[in-house]
Parts: sequence; structure tokens; C-alpha cells
Amino acid sequence: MKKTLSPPRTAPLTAAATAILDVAEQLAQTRGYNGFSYADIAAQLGVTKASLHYHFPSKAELGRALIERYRGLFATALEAIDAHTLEPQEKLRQYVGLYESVLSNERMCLCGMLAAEHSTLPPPMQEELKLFFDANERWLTTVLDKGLRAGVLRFMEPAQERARVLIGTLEGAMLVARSYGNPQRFQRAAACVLADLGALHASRRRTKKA
Amino acid sequence: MKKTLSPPRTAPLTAAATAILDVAEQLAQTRGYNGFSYADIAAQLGVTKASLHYHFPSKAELGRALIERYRGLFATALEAIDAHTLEPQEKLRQYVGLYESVLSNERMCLCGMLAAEHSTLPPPMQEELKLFFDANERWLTTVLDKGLRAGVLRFMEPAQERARVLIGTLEGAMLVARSYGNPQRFQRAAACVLADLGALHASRRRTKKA
DNA sequence: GTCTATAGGTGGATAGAC
DNA sequence: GTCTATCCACCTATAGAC
Repeated sequence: MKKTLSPPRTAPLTAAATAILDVAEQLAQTRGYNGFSYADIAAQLGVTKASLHYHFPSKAELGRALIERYRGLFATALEAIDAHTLEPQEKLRQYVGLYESVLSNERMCLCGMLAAEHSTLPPPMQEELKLFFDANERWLTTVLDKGLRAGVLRFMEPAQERARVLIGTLEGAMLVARSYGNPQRFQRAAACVLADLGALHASRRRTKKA
Repeated sequence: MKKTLSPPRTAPLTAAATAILDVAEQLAQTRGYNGFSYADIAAQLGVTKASLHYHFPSKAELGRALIERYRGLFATALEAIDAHTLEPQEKLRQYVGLYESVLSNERMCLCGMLAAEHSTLPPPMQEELKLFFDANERWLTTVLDKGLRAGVLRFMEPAQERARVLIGTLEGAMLVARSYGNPQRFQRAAACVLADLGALHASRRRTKKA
């Protein structure tokens, strides 16, 4: 199975750089790119702001690296789903599971968050953001298309269009669920859309606790 | 028909206050609450920052007033839809039309935008935000429920659950469409979900230009 | 690689003249 | 109601010692 995703075109991350990204990621996912500062990261790591600039010269570069890594992790997760020969319905459920695991940490999807701030982001971040959504769209389109052809999924639109709807729905459901502090809202919404696609059995859906 | 929405519990807005809110609203919808400053508003209006503080003592109060007014306008729009005796499908289409008109100004829904920044907002804004989504949910739940009973809409879940899915989908589709600078993405997503509900005829859907 | 120190700018907010 | 002037906290970023 060929590697199709995320060539590491930047130098591999040092341990310090990774630690910085970890903290920055959590902050960006909860407060947004404009909602955290170098001071916040430095305080959590117990270092000074100046040392952060050694690893990431500017906040713009930090932000870009943030998305690049996130995108790579997501790509790896999608490859992992593809590694097993699963039915399209099951792949979709696992895809939704990726979102659920993000939300269960009381975080918003990094890229959904940054999409809201899109017009205030430095161009390199805007481009990384686009790459993330495009990669998701391609993967979902393939899965949906196979499911449709196999007769195990149902929808009327072109698979690509349906993929876009799905991404938007999951991001939006996350956004609202998090602002209510209620991950269950996301789970129910996800179950709804999976059911619409025929990816959930009716019996299975009602087993979600009300 | 009784008035159910947005009792004006604050003093009516002066012309100056309205002008300030107009500019602030545009900024908040495009850049987010943390993405604009008093200086931005003052520059656009050709006044000083100090004079803004006369009308809105703090940014928190400005932000709160922003949501309150937006919520009131939305409520009025929903009442306008209810004023005519329309079929539920048509009401849904007009509801989607409200979102489309926001996006066509290259803006994101104010409250979808602020939902992303939720954890950084002052509590009074968080509460106003909740009121907005709750009002939308109530209105949609009623419409969906009537449509289901009349047999002109189809879905399996409780109407309230479906209402939440719809709100999340529309907000999410807006978010992504705007970050691609492509309102058509929103329109197609909206057509998809309306079709799922049986609120669009198949013939009608394909008339959307590809 | 991390520190201290600091530059240069912008944030929201206030006092007081007009 | 709007202005000038100013305060102080915070922002990103840099220089240079260790």
C-alpha cells in the first residue's frame, strides 16, 4: 500500500519543539489562534517566551507547523483505517470516531477552529488549512463512492458533494456541542447523519442512551 | 399572534450606538470577537476610541449587545416567516435563505463565529449565545414536527434532535464555505440536507447550476 | 538552547477639557 | 457626546550573555 500523504518536508521535530506544539495545539483548539500567546505556552512549559522563538521564530510559523503536524496525524489515522479491509460503513463510523476523540478532550477540531479565524490568519496557515480539508474530502469521497457502488450506502449527490456535506456537518456539530459543553450533542448528530447514509442500523441507533 | 421573542430589556439604541454595532458586527462576523479592536471600529467610523467607550463602556458589553441585537433580528425574521401560512418545506427553505444572505455578504453567522471562541468570551456573551441557539432550535423543532405530522417531511429522530443537526450542519457548512471563499459550497450542502428531509423535489435540486 | 532585558507596538480603559 | 492625553497590561520579537 503506497504512502500517499504528508511527506515530511520540514526538519523532524525535536523534543522541545514537540512539547511546544503540544501545548500550542491544546490552546489553539480551545481558545483559537488569536486567543493564545507565547506567554501562555511559556507559562505552561515553565520556560521563557524568548526560548520559544528559538524553535519557532514567529507565531505565524508556529501556527503553520501546528496545522502541518495535525494534518499529518489525521492522514496517518486515515491510513490506519484503510489498513484493514473494512466495509465503507465501518470506515465512516471510525472516521466519526476520530472527531469524537478530539471532542472528548474538550477540544474543537483544530482546523474547524482555525477556519473560523480564516480571514485573520497568515497566508501560509490558510494554505495548510486548505490542504487539511482537501485531504479529508478526498478520503471521504473514496469511501462514500465505494459504499454507494457496493449498495451499502445511499445518497443522491455526487460522492464529493456528499463528502463536503459530511465534513461541514461534523465540524458544525462539534462547534455547537462544545459551546454547550455537551459532547452528546455531537454524538447524536453524528448518528443522525450516519443513519441518513445508511451506515447505521436502526436497531443500533436507538441503543445510544437518551 | 403573541410576541414571544426578545423583550427589549435594554434601553433603545441611539443612532450612534447603532452605527457602532453595525461596524462591530461586520468585524466580528469576519474576524471574530478576538480579531477586532476598538481602534478598528473607531477608524471605520472616523471617531476616537474614547467616544466608543461612552456608548459601550467595555468590549464585553459591546459584544453582549451585539449578540442581543443579532438574536432579535433573527427572531424577527423567523416571525416574518411564520406570518405567512407556508408549508413546512417552504419555511425550511426560507430559513436556509437567512443563512445564505449572511454568507453572501462574505460574513459568517455571528453566533457560529462566536461559538468557536466560546471559551474566551465573557460569561454574559456566552449566555446570549445560548439564547440564540435555543431560539433557533425551538423554532426549527416546531417546523420539523409539523412537517413530519403532515407527512411532507421525513426523518427518524425526534424533531428536536433533527433541529440540532440542521443548525450544526448549516453553521459548519458556512464555516467551511467561507474559508474556501466559495458560497456555492454552502448552497449545495444546504440543498443536500433539505433533500434528505424531503423538503426539496429531486427535479428542483438539479436545477441548481453545477 | 535557554536565559535576562528590552524594544516597539497595540490592547482596553479612564480623566478631564470642550 | 466627542475630543486629547495618558495609563498600564500585554503582545510579538530581538539582542546578547551564559
